[in-house]
Amino acid sequence: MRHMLALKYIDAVAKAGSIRAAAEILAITPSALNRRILAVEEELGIEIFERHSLGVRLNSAGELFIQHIRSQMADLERVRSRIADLSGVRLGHVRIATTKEIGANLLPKLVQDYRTNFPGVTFAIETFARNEVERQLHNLDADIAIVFQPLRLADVHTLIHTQQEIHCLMSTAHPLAKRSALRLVDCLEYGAILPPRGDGVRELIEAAAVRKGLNCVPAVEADDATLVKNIASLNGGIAFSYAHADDNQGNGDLVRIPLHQGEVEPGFLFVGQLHKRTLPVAVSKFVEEMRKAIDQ
Amino acid sequence: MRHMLALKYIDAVAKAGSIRAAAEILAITPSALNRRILAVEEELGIEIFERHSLGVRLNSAGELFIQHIRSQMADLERVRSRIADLSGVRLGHVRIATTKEIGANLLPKLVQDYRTNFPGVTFAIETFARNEVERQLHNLDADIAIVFQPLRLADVHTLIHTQQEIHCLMSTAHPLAKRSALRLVDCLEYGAILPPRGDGVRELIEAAAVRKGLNCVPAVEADDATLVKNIASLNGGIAFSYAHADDNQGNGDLVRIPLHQGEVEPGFLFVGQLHKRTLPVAVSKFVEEMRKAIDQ
DNA sequence: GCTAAGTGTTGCAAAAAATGCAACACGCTA
DNA sequence: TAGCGTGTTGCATTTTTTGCAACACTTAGC
Repeated sequence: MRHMLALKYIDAVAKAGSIRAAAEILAITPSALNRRILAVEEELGIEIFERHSLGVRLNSAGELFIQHIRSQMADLERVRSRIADLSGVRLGHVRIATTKEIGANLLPKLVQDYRTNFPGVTFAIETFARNEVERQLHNLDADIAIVFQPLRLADVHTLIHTQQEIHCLMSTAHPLAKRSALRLVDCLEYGAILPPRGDGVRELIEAAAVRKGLNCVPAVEADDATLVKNIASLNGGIAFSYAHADDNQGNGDLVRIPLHQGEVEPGFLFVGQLHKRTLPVAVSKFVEEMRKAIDQ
Repeated sequence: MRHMLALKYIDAVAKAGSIRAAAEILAITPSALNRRILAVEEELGIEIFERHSLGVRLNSAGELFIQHIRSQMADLERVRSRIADLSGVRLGHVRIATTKEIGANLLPKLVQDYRTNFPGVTFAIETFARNEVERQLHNLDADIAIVFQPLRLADVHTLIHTQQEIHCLMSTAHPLAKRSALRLVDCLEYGAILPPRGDGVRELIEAAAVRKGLNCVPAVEADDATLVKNIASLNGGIAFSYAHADDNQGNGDLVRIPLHQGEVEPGFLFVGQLHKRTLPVAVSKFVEEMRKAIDQ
């Protein structure tokens, strides 16, 4: 490491106890080595070696300075080792910009699974209104964006584009709980628990209801995922969520049933990055794992 | 600090978020600055900055490296501050080679007094046989040597050369305790507490006894200073010590009385250093303080 | 006391590294 | 599309580092 050459030289002289002996080891001339030491002593404004006929010896200032040198060398090795880890997958930081619904329903499980395998990787997940998400990429404040509508900005490159079916979530005691697939008309009849207008799931359900001529009035309108699940498990109605949403909340009172094919159009999940940017290893790996999980 | 220039450059770029802006601040060309960054990145084997049209930004590796840089810069400032303290008296280390008797009897009080004023100064006191003490100077393992015989080696320079009278130490209840000065014959009659043969004080007492035709047989022969004092305070006899020996042991049962002028020849204390060696500031100051204490 | 061998240090020339100048490449905005 | 801001590169110049040869000092042996 050229930038630490002077420090490396001083360490070698301290160890050898002689400028000439150290110069042999370092394969440079004693003259050059002596000058480097004199230069650092001049920078520090004090001598760090006592000169004797049989060699040199660190003085008190030199003892302090050598500690600093060795500490810096050790710290640099540690940093280099951690930097090498970044080139692998063991260490890293993943910054995600997404919408509230995805943040609440889809990401927790994915992130948890990933961190089980790579505990050295940290995540920052920030939620925004849909039209703000891509701007985070542009501003370099996020590594990837995850949304339900197609990515629009010209400098955003799509990494993942996949369907997301809508599933029903209800109490095991619900009359429809034993069916293998449901119809939207039945769900609305027994009372639907829907997220607020503007939510992707709400839009898909409403579009299907219009298409089928059904009156889509929610029995309960709730945003918070935990609240939604608690209401459903108390047999308060049928909630809707994405096929890959997190349902590992230790909630054994809930059952998940798909709608019949074609009942509700699926949503599309998009994952994107800033065009031409090379993603850190950990981010790339996370995207890869996300794709696998979603493809199952 | 030239030897940390590359690190200083990287810190400036990270702060400015732009190579050109940082070059302005550093008063060098963007070209030179860019090359220094590229050089360090090559040394590390990984990029530490992401390049964008609006400037640069640290990547994960860069975040790790900048922490290292800032930590080392802070540490260097700390070390420089401590080095500056060495040029004053506040900080330092004093290495003393001496004999056992001086180590036990003379130095504790001197060192304690000095450290009361300069608590940042540390001491290493090592005791040797008389003929080994000066070799420690020669080997650079001690800053000063303190002995009772003249310094002999050609490369040892005498710093202090002073007489050390012998005083008597006894219980306040001793029959001779009220006298202002004592005679050796009386001391021997009441029982003398002497150190082992070979000790400087023992030799001076025995020489005087021979000169006066007195039979010098110790009532008690003891080496340990604390033991000697305890025996004396229990009225077990009269002990002898140097005028400047440490008697601040909270021992109010003891009184110190000088011998009559000429009763016992005084000892001579010598303090020396290696010829032509510049002593660290703290060592010089300690010698100065020692001289003052002894001259009183 | 002198010589040889070992040490650190210095004058000066040569080599290497750092820097500046000018231009290029790229992205963004009006 | 042109202009502006950014980072980067070829090449010349400057600065720093290094090597060569000699000097200065100390120590040990004769």
